[in-house]
Amino acid sequence: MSKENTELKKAGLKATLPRIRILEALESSDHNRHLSAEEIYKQLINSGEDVGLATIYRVLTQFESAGIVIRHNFEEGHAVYEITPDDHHDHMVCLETGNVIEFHDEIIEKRQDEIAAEKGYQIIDHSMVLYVKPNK
Amino acid sequence: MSKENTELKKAGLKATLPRIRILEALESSDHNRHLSAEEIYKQLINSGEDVGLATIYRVLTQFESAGIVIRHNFEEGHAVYEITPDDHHDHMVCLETGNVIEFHDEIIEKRQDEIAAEKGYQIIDHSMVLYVKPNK
DNA sequence: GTCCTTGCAAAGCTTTTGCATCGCT
DNA sequence: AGCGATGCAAAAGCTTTGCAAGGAC
Repeated sequence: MSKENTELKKAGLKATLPRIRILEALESSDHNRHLSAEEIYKQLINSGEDVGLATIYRVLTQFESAGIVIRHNFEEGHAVYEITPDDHHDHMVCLETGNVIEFHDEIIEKRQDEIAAEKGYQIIDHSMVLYVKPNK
Repeated sequence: MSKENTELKKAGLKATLPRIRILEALESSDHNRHLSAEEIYKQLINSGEDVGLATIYRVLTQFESAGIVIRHNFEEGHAVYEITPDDHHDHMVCLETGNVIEFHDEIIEKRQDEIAAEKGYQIIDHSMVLYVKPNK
């Protein structure tokens, strides 16, 4: 039984072909880890799969509920998805090279919790992106 | 000459009625300073203004280019706009009520600079949004 | 066999655009 | 008067949904 198959079962989802293919597409894109529904769709069609765009959206929504993927709403006009990383991290984007540096900082994480608590809230999720340039 | 009128001229925009009304709507919403195009539209219609939704969108886009407003893409399915604040702050969005709470924290700001510096970068801009729920 | 899943098409929503008219300067 | 701005309606782009057919267990 494949790795994808197991992952789906674990999430309580039937291991159907479209789901396996979508999971594979997301896992194999090591370099550009953030894919849109449209990108996944085109990739599968080009691979000869017979799949509908609606299915991609439905499956991605299920994956998100199951915690398999994370959905990002960058300012691009469409959502992108990435396999949920094992370790939480935030992103630093270099405005000159486009490089994405991942980082994790406990001081900030802790402070965020404190700030939310001060206002009477608890954090469900957060997004933090630093836009940077190299030091000369 | 009104304050809004001056602000528009300074941005190189003709001081038309719709623009003035939109600016007023944004400035007068002290409490919930983050308005969507639709909210501004309804507000103006209810005030008896004869305005089109398309105009709201066009004007907001112009305002953003002129630096008069900042556009935020929170995870709500629509963009919200706020008058460009004099002082920097970040946002906390309540997932239950849609409320937006502003906050500013020096510890986090300082830490962000340090993290960027550690990697050999300097921060040009950043976005941080905490998605929260009320504590029971 | 049963129930979940899929593909297709149509609908929904937010946002943008074409165009004739209107209004600021 | 001139030219940008507006309102309306239609279109565009992303995403969701209804439904009948197909597939997993």
